[in-house]
Amino acid sequence: MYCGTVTQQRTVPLSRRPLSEAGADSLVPIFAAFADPVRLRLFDLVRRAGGDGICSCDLVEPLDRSQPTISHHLKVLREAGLVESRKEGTWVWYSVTPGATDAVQSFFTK
Amino acid sequence: MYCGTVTQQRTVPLSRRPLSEAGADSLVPIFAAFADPVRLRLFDLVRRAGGDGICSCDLVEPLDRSQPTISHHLKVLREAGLVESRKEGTWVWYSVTPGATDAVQSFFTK
DNA sequence: ACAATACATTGATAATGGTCAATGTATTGA
DNA sequence: TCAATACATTGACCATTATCAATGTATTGT
Repeated sequence: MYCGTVTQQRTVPLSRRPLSEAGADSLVPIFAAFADPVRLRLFDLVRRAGGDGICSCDLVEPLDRSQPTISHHLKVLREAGLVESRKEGTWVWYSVTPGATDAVQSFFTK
Repeated sequence: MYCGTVTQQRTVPLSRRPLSEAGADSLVPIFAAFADPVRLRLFDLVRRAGGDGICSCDLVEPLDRSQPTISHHLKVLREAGLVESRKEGTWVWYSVTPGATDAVQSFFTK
């Protein structure tokens, strides 16, 4: 299936200018957030939960880590801008930040 | 522009089963390799060089790091399967491993 | 007010990682 | 053979990080 107009370019076009130091520095926290198996699976679980999100209390058991450890990893994901948290009574609901991975994805496709 | 047949699904369909521990462990080295500004820019420089690759000697100056440091980072990228090296006389040419980032990209789109 | 629950923070420990000087190993050219 | 170049490896140092026990802070239900 073909649906665009193409003149002449590489399959994966690269942007003209090399990745700057600042550009790299902005991507590193996101890659670093994903560079841990617990956080990778945490993000996956949150992503699967969809719009309403998932309660923090349901993330401890499936990952077989202590509550403080999960709390720490969720903080890293939050500070990297990958997930958002919403407090509801005693519980905290986590959901994926919309467009959170756009920057990383465009690093691979631009 | 619209060019596919869609019945009913999310914009970005998720695979059915949660990310396993093994699945996460296989992705972590790749994310970890990108979780450093020097390696990110190294990979970008190698990627821009195209098919023939780029000589290691041309990677030290633009990144403002010592030769051993660059050598170390190239090793990390190599062991993560992101770049390949080809020796030619005194020089070593680095190029991007074909399909190197497929696994990471599908983590975001599946 | 009190006990129980959910979550965050602190402090400590062990492991990992980025960096460079020094050194080692090929390879090239004279 | 010798000097120069390109690259890798070693060893050391310092910073960061993953983990958990203990503790702190809200919130809920009784």
